[in-house]
Amino acid sequence: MAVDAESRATHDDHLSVRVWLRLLACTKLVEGAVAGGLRDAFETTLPRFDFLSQLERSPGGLRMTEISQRMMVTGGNVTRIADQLVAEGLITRSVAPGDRRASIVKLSAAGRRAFGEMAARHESWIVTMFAGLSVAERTQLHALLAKLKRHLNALESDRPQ
Amino acid sequence: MAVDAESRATHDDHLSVRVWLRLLACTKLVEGAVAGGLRDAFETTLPRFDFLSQLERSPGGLRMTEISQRMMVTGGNVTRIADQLVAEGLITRSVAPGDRRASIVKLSAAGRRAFGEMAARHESWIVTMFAGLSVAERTQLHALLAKLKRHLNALESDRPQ
DNA sequence: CCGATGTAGTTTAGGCATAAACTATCGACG
DNA sequence: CGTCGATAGTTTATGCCTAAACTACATCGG
Repeated sequence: MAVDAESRATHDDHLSVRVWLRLLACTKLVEGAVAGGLRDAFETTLPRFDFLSQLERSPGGLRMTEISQRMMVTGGNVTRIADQLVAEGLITRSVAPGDRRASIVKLSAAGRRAFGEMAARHESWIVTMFAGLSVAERTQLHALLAKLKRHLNALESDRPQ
Repeated sequence: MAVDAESRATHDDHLSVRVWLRLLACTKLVEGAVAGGLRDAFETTLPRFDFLSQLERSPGGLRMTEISQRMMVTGGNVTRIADQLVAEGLITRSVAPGDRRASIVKLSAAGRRAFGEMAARHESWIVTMFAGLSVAERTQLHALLAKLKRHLNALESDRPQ
């Protein structure tokens, strides 16, 4: 039986708040399961996996700032994670041509191999966890979240400063 | 223009993975905005707010373990947060009658007052952020997430051990 | 009554997150 | 050119998170 915050929402709470609590609960459940899987199967963490995943999508490599935006975290983080991944030999770091402030990180061969294994397992976990919804329902959820996200990004960019 | 991980998902990624990335992106956007608001308006944090929120729903007080389950965090956390809230005078801690291992935490009068102000602002932020969806859409999203959550909890409890 | 087992809570070690201060470099403008 | 504001990245201080070890207490079977 569920005992988390979302389950305890009372009837008079506003609809938006109830949706938010449910959204948060689902995200935490999935995130926790993925983090556990990565730890048990690969002794790695979600941020490290996410970092490699961004690089996989950009074969030419990425700047630190680009990675931090895509991971939705602040800059200090990617520095630390990049340090670890360089030490583990999964990525390489080089000075950006034409801008000595910037560095370009890229997957190494070992990194590409390691990420490939992780990504396959990761996808299978996600598929299992979302198998409770039909394809039509997943499509519907995808569309609703798209609309929500557009609105959130609009609020963000409208904000003074 | 959006540059986060979810926006970069490529066409051949599995539908479930795309839904998951979008779910995660939306949650992070809302969570970040709420955390920022609590910091700017009340100099507090989301976990502290969440802790008080659980107590508000349970006027008789709660055990530490109950709170950690409802907050979906491990026990070590609630010890630390409870310490802070006791120091700030927002909650009280007492030994549970009939079980000297357990403690019961309860909102103080000051805590109830402080939480009331925060909760009102919190709800207004959430309402603004979910105003991009119509009532029908929010209801639909609520239902889809309910189904997803049921499935996730079922997976969790089926797991060996 | 007593020892084995389980439960409530705390402590510790380590990772990720932020904000803010800092270094180095770039680029534009007088 | 040289200065000055912006940008790329790192460092630091602080807080939340987990897992695992630990203390104290409860409970149950013999």
